Amino acid sequence: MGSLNNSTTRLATRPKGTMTQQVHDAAESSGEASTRLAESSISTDIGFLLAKLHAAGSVLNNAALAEFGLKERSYSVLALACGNLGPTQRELAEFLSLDPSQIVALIDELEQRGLVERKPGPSDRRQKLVSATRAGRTLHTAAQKATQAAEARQLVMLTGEEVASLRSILRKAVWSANPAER
Amino acid sequence: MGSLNNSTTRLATRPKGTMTQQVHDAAESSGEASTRLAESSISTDIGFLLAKLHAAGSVLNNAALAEFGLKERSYSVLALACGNLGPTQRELAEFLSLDPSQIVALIDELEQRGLVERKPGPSDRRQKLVSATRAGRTLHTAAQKATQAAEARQLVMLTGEEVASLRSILRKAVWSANPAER
DNA sequence: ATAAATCATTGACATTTTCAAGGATTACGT
DNA sequence: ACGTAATCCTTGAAAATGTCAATGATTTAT
Repeated sequence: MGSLNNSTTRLATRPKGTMTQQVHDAAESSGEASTRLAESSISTDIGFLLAKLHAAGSVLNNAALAEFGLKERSYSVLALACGNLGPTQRELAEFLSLDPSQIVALIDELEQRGLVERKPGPSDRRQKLVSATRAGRTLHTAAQKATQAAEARQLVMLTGEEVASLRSILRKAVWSANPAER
Repeated sequence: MGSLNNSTTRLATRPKGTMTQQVHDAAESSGEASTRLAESSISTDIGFLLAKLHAAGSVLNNAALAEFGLKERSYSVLALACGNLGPTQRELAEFLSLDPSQIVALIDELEQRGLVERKPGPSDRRQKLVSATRAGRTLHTAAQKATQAAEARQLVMLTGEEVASLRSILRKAVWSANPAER
């Protein structure tokens, strides 16, 4: 199973190399110095592997999104606002597994930047539908390219088939996830 | 790409609807109410899928570990201390992508519970090697069973082949090392 | 021998998570 | 229709985590 978090992680603590070296360090999958410990039993735990790959990916994604003034969270919200599904804030919270109050903060920021807007729900005035403005859509497509490039860079060592397989298995696992809480 | 965290996350919080509604909720699982948003572009991002599966797994793992007084973090450290590789605290920090100071806290706790012990490095007295006590090993094997069961439960909808494939691809992506089973 | 680097540790600080409560609105039971 | 309960968004405060810089002890490099 997994542990690591630090999405916006380290990757800078020590003496440091050049810019490109930093990126490479982050990309080389956190083996950093202790590939030694890879023999441990947890190294085969899917949860652990998920955590590690996720953490490494977050670093790359956040780096790629920085130039747009976005982070993973705000990017995700923006992306969801760009689909034309008119998500409510609660739906965003559920979908992203975030507390509703966190969504408020994220949208406040995006809205102030003129990237998304809140509209009262047509059938229920308590809820607010979040949709992207034109500026938001423009930024999103640019940011999307950046994250897709980051993803590709992170997975260079995998074959196209492996990537496709990974995506498909993950989708299957995610969308039928968790059994019944009880 | 991904966003979500909230390892110890939500997942049952709200008051709930009618009986029939509950059943439906439970059946449509992870998507809680917003499987709707699954059509968004980010739903195919590997980073996003990793984040979501990881988050869901963390909830299950932490729940499974609670009865042993462990969380993902402490379990990971304990597991690494159980392998006989005598990891130093710095190695643990690098391997788990955690700040060294966080490792200190984790080990302090495990040591106070008599599950691990610190020994000065044989060749370098600055470092401390962390190894599990017999009590630690006993607890670890019990906890390991629990997490493996949780993992299995999370992935029931995958075939054995898919799980094997997932594990192997993840390992390759993480260490670009060879799958090698187990 | 001195200086620079590394390790574990501490403590301060910032960010994130997690909760509980509130106003507005809608759904429900009777 | 009326009142109660539930839901949605929002706020703010408390708890947990993440980030960093500084320190003493030790080792490495010059």
